[in-house]
Amino acid sequence: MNGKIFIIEDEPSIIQLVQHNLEKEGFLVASSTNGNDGLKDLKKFEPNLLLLDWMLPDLSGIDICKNIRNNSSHKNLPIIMLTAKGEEEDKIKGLDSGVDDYLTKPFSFNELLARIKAVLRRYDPKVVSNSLEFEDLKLNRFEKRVFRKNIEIQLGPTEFRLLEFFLSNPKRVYSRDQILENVWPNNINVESRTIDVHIRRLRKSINIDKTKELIRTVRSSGYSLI
Amino acid sequence: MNGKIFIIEDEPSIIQLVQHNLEKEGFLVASSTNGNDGLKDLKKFEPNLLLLDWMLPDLSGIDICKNIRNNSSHKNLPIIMLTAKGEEEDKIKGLDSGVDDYLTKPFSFNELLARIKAVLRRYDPKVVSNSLEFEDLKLNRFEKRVFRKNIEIQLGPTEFRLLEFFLSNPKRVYSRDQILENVWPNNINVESRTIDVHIRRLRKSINIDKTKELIRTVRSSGYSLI
DNA sequence: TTAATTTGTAATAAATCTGTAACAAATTAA
DNA sequence: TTAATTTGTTACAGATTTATTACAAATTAA
Repeated sequence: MNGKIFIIEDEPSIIQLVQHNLEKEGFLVASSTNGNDGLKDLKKFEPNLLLLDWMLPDLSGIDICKNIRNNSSHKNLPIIMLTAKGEEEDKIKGLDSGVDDYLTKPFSFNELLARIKAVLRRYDPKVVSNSLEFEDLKLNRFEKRVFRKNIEIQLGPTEFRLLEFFLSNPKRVYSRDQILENVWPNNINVESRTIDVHIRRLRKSINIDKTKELIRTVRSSGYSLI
Repeated sequence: MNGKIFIIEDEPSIIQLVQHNLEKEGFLVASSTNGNDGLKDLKKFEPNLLLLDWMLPDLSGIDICKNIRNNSSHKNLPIIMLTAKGEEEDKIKGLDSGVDDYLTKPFSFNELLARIKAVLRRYDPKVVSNSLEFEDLKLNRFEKRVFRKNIEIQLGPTEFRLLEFFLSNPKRVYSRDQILENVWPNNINVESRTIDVHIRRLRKSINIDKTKELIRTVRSSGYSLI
């Protein structure tokens, strides 16, 4: 796990507990004890998910939620709402709150973790798993290492991102345009033929001693991980 | 899913949210925030479905709807109307509006997706599913693979598109003109006899070891998938 | 700074696909 | 039956797409 989670919650004891356990799980965690600061810090932190308390000293959870959905650059940020029992559960359950899931206090950490993973899996599958595997190929995001048959392979940064992208959806064919969009930084223009060269480099690196070819060329369509 | 969806909606936040999620589902999405631009861009984009806001700054959704149904070359474009609560729901429900379905804001993305799929399944089934099957033949769009009796078959790009087209409507006979129009890129002119050659090539590829012929010749009419 | 690595592009080679023409075979009409 | 029409089959040249290589510019590390 290598996602970033932001917590807005006014009870320090809850923050402590949750933060500590999430960090043990490999998440990067930041938090705020009130809504206004939270909204500010959120933007800097760029989390993959927000844990949001329903009752805060300044803004209500629902206000923050609306604010995020409407104004900020985090329109699609997954949000899990934390509520005390009886706190208008029904309203939150409603589809219109813009919340992805909610949890009633007191909750167990494992319960929370399960919800977090479920939501992230839906939104942002790559965040949930730190290690991507396909056949005898292994890629570790944390450590930025790649192995084939347990033998470590050295890749350049672009080759690494390219392989990471293919591993996020093995077997699916991607056009050069799709590859460009997902692997290269935004607003950068490179010749579409350049991809061929990077594919060649990646192939050369991952096909060690007589292992089979893992990248398939699909003429007039693109490439896929077998 | 690989259809194209066009959105005409004046609230950028809704466009963002919907577009992002639809793209994650595999749709190609374009949008416009007003009616007049929308009508123009629509023609270039050639979508498989239109999401249309009921209240727009310039034209009303109903105007756009009428315009599409009467004047344009997209007479049969499926349309899903988005309305705010209370916005003359009854009028929209009426059959005469020319809308295929409608959704009241606020709505959840999953609800929207379900409606989209339902409408597309009705209109344009091939857009909705990645995998087309007929008897012992299987074609996967994402992976660009074809199997007969679970044995993979290699096809050239044109043969693949040709088979994809036949699979979208098995048993239906298509004339050479129809095949040309649907399988070849627009504005390309090829001899109609060329199709015979491609049919021959496709037949050769998919009829592996004594499996039965799957492409039927209908003399003076065209071809069909049995 | 210098050295090493990485990156994008262009050029050329190799592989594969495409459209057409020509003739054969099958079917229909006269 | 023969002639006319339609489809099947083949081969091939040209077109398109991808692979590979080399190199200079850019970036990063030492």
